[in-house]
Amino acid sequence: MSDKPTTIKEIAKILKISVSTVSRALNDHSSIGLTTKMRVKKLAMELNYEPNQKAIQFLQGKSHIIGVILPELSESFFSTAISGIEDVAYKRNYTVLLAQSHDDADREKLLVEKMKTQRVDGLLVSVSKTTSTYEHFEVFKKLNIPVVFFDRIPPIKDIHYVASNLENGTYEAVNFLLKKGHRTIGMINGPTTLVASHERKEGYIKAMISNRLKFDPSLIVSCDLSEDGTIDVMNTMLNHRRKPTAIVTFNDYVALFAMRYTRSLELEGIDFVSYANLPIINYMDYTPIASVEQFPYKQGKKAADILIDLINRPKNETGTEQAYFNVVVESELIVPTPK
Amino acid sequence: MSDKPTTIKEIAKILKISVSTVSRALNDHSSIGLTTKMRVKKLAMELNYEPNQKAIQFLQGKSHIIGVILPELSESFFSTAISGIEDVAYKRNYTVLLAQSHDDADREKLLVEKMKTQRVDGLLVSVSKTTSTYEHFEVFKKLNIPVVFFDRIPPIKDIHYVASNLENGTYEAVNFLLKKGHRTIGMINGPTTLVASHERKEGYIKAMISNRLKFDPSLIVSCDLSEDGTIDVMNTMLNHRRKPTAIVTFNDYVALFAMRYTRSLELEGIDFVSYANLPIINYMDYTPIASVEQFPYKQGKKAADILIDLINRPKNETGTEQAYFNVVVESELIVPTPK
DNA sequence: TAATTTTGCGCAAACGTTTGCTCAATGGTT
DNA sequence: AACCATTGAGCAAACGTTTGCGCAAAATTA
Repeated sequence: MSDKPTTIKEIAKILKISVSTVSRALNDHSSIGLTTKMRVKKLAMELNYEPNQKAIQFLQGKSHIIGVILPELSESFFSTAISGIEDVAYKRNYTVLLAQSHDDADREKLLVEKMKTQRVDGLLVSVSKTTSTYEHFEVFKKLNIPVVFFDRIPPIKDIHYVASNLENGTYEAVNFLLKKGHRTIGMINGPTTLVASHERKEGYIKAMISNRLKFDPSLIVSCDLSEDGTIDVMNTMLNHRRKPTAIVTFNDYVALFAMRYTRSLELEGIDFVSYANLPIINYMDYTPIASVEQFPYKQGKKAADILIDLINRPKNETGTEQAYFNVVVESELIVPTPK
Repeated sequence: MSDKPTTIKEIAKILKISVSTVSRALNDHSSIGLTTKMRVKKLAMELNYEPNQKAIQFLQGKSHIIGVILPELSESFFSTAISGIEDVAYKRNYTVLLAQSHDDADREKLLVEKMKTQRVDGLLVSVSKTTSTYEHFEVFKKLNIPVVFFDRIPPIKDIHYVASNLENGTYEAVNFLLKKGHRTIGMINGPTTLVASHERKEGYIKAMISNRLKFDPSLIVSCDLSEDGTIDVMNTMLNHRRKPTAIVTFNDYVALFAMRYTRSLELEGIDFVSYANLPIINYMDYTPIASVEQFPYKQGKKAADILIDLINRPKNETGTEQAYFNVVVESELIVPTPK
């Protein structure tokens, strides 16, 4: 039927009124009479009129699109986070342009370029593991396009970000194990370069101290998070003069490796606590007895909200100091209630 | 520094030439002299000129954005598929507007609306489980925006789609079990309403027949795919007069439930074959001995390629019959090589 | 040298919508 | 009767870019 979509012009012509009147009528402008409004709206309906967004975007310089760059959707943290982002975007009438860096810094850089040429209204980024320079984000500042980082945030100043703090959750985790009677608690931590490793360690220490226990640094070992690496550090743990009766692992994968290994040695009775990464964990035979939750959905939501706020904030008066949003989502220990 | 982005006009003014010359120079049009081209490009560089995509999109009526609506990113099938989609889009200079229906038909309908108002150049859809009407996709036909369905395709005529055929893979799976010496092979199938269930059954039957074995329909049971449902049908299986020595399950979750149940009964020696859904399966203690792979990445890739081809096909001459792409990606049995 | 082709560039329209300004007609107030 | 405020609607510019057409100057041919 209709080859080309209806335009405002056609409506104007049919009704023998001007385009501006039609435009105002459709937008419920106060200076248009009720009868005219009705006539316009009725015809618009009949002709299946849809405003040409491309024209509007062009005119107003807004796309109502936010770009999202993250490492890997197959990591459940991110696929959950994107749901939070998407839901907020949806509610606030934005749409989500998605791209994965696959933890490749070069690809990330290209994606940032693409987002720029698409002229997204704002950008949400969780940086790739291999990213070490951050100049490619500078352009956005010049273009006055806000960028909000989440979860994996770059170690630089003057950025907006939302991230989780694992100290709290880890504190609760260790505390929980202590309350359960454990006195020798091991921790399989990640590479010391990661902020996340540091936070875990701090939480651990804090818990020990607040329980008036001595902190034994040799009970915290770092690990490359591979299966072989996990087995190595498990051996270290198990041969420790104080063999741990409970272990906090860096993530669910490590927990799985470690638990499998202890079972293969027919060791029983070591309690594991991990960090929530894998949804599948609920379906498994052997699982950690508790998990530190990082609330990816909430993080995504928060980050998107901040970004859209930034997009819509009143034009920053020149001279005024820019304020940066730095939001920390606290982690929390979740102990499954046995059914 | 630069408050507003540089435009082609400014370049023209500075160089005292017309905007059309600048435009053509930047696009390497043949009718512009080399020296002029160089001058323009040099200045464009210096001024950090970026073409205003919104203007171009508006002018050409193309957004170079494809919409993708799928049920759940946290299902690994989809998060893998989107990678395929994204990679193709990336290569062919499109970007991906993403939205999840969360298997809610109403939400899906709204998302389709949104994609329409955003005027995507094309739409890729895997329909939600609860979707039962399909009129909301009709609008796109009128707007001449191509729609390609993938994996979960609606049971209607005259659509483009990419889907996998599980018959082949199932045939191979059953054949594999027969070659291993099994003679009584059970199948935990899904609801009979699903096309996928039908394909599995056909593959099963085909394998039996081609091995000159009698097909016993009572060895195929359908299941609601929940854990309780799985246990129910497992009981049926195990009490069958011919107790199966191998079982083909509808998906990895069902396989996990079933395997856990047999272990709880301290039954040994039943071989399981499943369909590849869960990446985590590789990390587990007890896994199916083989898997039917559905190649989500490939499916996503193919679907995106078809969509973009459709977007760029020459205008369909009126009167010419429309051709529909119906692509089937064959499934395949993967037997892990033990290390 | 005159006629013709090629080369290089400018003019202006077009895309669909919004919006500041203008202006006529109406109604109400002195 | 003269004046002012209000209401309702139109004119035209603007957003940045592409592109068909036209036209002059330069290069080629006869």
